[in-house]
Amino acid sequence: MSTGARISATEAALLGLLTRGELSGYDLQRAAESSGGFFWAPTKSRIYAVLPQLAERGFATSREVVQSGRPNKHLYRLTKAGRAALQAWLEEPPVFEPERAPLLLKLYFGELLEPEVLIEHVRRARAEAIALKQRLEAQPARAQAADAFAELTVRHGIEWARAMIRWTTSTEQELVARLADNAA
Amino acid sequence: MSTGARISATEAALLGLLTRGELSGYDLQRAAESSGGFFWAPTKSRIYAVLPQLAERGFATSREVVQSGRPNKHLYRLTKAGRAALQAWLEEPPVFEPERAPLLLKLYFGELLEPEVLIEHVRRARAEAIALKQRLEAQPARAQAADAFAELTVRHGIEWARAMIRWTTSTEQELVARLADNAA
DNA sequence: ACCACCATGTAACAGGTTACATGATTAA
DNA sequence: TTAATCATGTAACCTGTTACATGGTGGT
Repeated sequence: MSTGARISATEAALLGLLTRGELSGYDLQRAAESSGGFFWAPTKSRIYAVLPQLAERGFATSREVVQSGRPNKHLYRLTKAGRAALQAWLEEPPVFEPERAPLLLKLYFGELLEPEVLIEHVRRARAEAIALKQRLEAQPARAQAADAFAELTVRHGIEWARAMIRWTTSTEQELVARLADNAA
Repeated sequence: MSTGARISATEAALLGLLTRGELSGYDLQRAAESSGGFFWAPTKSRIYAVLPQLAERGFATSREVVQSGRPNKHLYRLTKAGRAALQAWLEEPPVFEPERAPLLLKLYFGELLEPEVLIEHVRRARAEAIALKQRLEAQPARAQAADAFAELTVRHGIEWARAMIRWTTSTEQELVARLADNAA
């Protein structure tokens, strides 16, 4: 009867993936990378650190699978307590926070920087946003058929990329215009 | 002649603010909160932890101002080495990373959640995005006149909020439609 | 012959939050 | 008299990254 044990987002992500079956740390890392990788990607070492803690707290059970020629595998399975903790996390209203990107900080202190360097930063961001958008738009069928919710997160990525492209485009123009003005 | 001492984004933000003059930890916190607060906001305790480190590393000097009736003030001033470290940080190409919002994780595991709860999460995010957009749009004159670079970061916030509004709107519609389908 | 995949982890460090602790001044 | 402002910090904790360490299997 553990009433209210809070879990972190990373823990929730792992427990969430465990609803799909018994998985090892290795499996979990790959699952996180491939499926939701673009919006949540815990590192290997974090995963291996967190899993035993989840087991200790009763949110998952682990069993060791003996193997030959490679380290034994630890398979984790979600418990009822784990499922409840996950549920509680999912129901918590998520915190809303605007972005904190280093690029914004550099731009904010733009007067300390040579305009060309700043423009280069913005151009780079724009190029990466375009690449991201194309990558996300290039995988429609799989996500749509298999999992409608995953598709919604992909759309978020696309909208985000679109916003970045718009903003970087107009920002670049403004900076270039300013540069020309100063030269004149 | 410290050639290449790397600094973190928070350190860069503080050094950047120090280019405007001699400031105390208290001043810096308020400056961070008010001016760039929506895209970078270190906590008080972090600031007070970082400042002495900056002084130790030679990036700032500090002098104590004796006061009566309240703790003595420590005023920090940027050094040449600090200015150089800041410059190096500003010139580093910033890392590009798509957002990692807890909302996306909750949505990704949407099938584990009652649709109404999920819809409520999305609605809430939408409301907050609308509020943010209005807040940012409501301060045109000050930013534009005083600091064109600050204005560009504000525009980023507006574009971001706009993207969030679009995405939450369509997502909400989709979830509601799905809910209706299941009921039928 | 070489590389990717499977499979685990540890150690050191970096970055950041929350709560605690103190206390005078000044304006409403 | 109540709250905000000024002004500092410590302690405990949580989260996360990077680098190190090992080594067989299976495909090209």
